[in-house]
Amino acid sequence: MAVPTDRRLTQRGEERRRQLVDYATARFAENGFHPTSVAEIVEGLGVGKGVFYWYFDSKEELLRAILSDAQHDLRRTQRDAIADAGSPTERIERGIRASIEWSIEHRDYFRLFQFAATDGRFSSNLRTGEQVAVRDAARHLAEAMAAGEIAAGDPELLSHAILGVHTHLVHLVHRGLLDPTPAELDAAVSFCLYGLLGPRTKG
Amino acid sequence: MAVPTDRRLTQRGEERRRQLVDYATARFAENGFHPTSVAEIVEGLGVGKGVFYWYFDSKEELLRAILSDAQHDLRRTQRDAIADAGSPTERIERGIRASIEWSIEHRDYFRLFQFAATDGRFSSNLRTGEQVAVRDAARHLAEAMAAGEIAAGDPELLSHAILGVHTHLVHLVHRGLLDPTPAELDAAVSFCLYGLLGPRTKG
DNA sequence: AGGGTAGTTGACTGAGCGGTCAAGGAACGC
DNA sequence: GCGTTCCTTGACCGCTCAGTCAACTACCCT
Repeated sequence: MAVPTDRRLTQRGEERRRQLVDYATARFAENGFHPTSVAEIVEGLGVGKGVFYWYFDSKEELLRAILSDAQHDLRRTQRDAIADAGSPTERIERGIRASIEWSIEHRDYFRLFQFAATDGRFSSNLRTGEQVAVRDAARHLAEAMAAGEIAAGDPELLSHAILGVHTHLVHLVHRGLLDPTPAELDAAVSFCLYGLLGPRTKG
Repeated sequence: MAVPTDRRLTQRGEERRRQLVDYATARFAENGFHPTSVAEIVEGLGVGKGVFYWYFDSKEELLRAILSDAQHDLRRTQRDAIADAGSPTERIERGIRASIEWSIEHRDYFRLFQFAATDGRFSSNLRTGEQVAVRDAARHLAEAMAAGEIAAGDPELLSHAILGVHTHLVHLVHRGLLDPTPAELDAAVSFCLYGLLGPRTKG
């Protein structure tokens, strides 16, 4: 009945699970979570329905697994991006760029994040990850403030503001309303950085 | 079968329709569009199922009507807010503030916008309204640029960036992670304005 | 009063849903 | 070859869903 969390999968099993996750990710992102049925997923892969329930307890659990995978992937990408940055400000800028690029590349994940944020059944799964990322960014902002690189302010609030810009612009790119050219990305990053910079006596 | 678009409603009819719209808005926002059934709506109001289909062709059409109402309300609020502003920059600032305040006040509408943006069946309904609002804001930005009040840049891109900040911060307020105090709003508006201001030789 | 229209009822339909399960096949260690 | 575990099948279950409709009531106009 319940799928044990520690089930040992053979290679065949791993591959099948991957297929399910990948195909479901694409369908959920394209057609929406609720409108996509389990029947549609297994039929799309040409397998029996029991296969689905061999690997997952429910459709909900599958989405949670997808979201978790995506969050870990994003986080790893961010960590790698800021690893060899010198100053706090540089870490912030690289973090912003890496997040935007990842979100553009992983369109399906991004859409699922957007959906999950609107559904009480899944939004809690996002919060932890978002909180970690925001706290992280806020730490860099606080350092930059201490170093006098940017204006003083609430680091978490500003992190969220940046996240808002990032999210919305990626949305535009996915909708085809914005070409993700270096110039456009620079403009977005610049908006954020000058927003952080705040009032200055000299620039 | 189909509800005529020009059906004459008596006062009683208008009130019933209002009840349906209001109750459905609350349920859709709270529980999600797909998980909320027509049965749940009519039972919540203590009426028969036929009532629903007397006023609306489908659950989808009802959501579309709600979204349309909400967009018109927001737009009216924005227009009123910037009516008596002197400079382009002041119009921008008042527009931002009015949008944030409206979104905080109309939590249900805001959540439905968020959901609709993730669902291909409804996102087209939002686009027109968003485009109008963005074009409008972009016009003020262009004027401000021409007047030398802010740095040159792509007005539409910057409008979207502001919209992104607005959206994300309102989200935070609704999640209880941010108190919408004047100071917090000022910080958000300031982030946007300095982002717009961009590089300056003097401030 | 009476006739028309606006509004209402709730049982009903047919389809589709998420999820189950007994049975059977494939891979692997022995 | 044989037993065990891993995996797969697809008919099936109970239920809920969006949407229908014939019969009915409330209201308004004359």
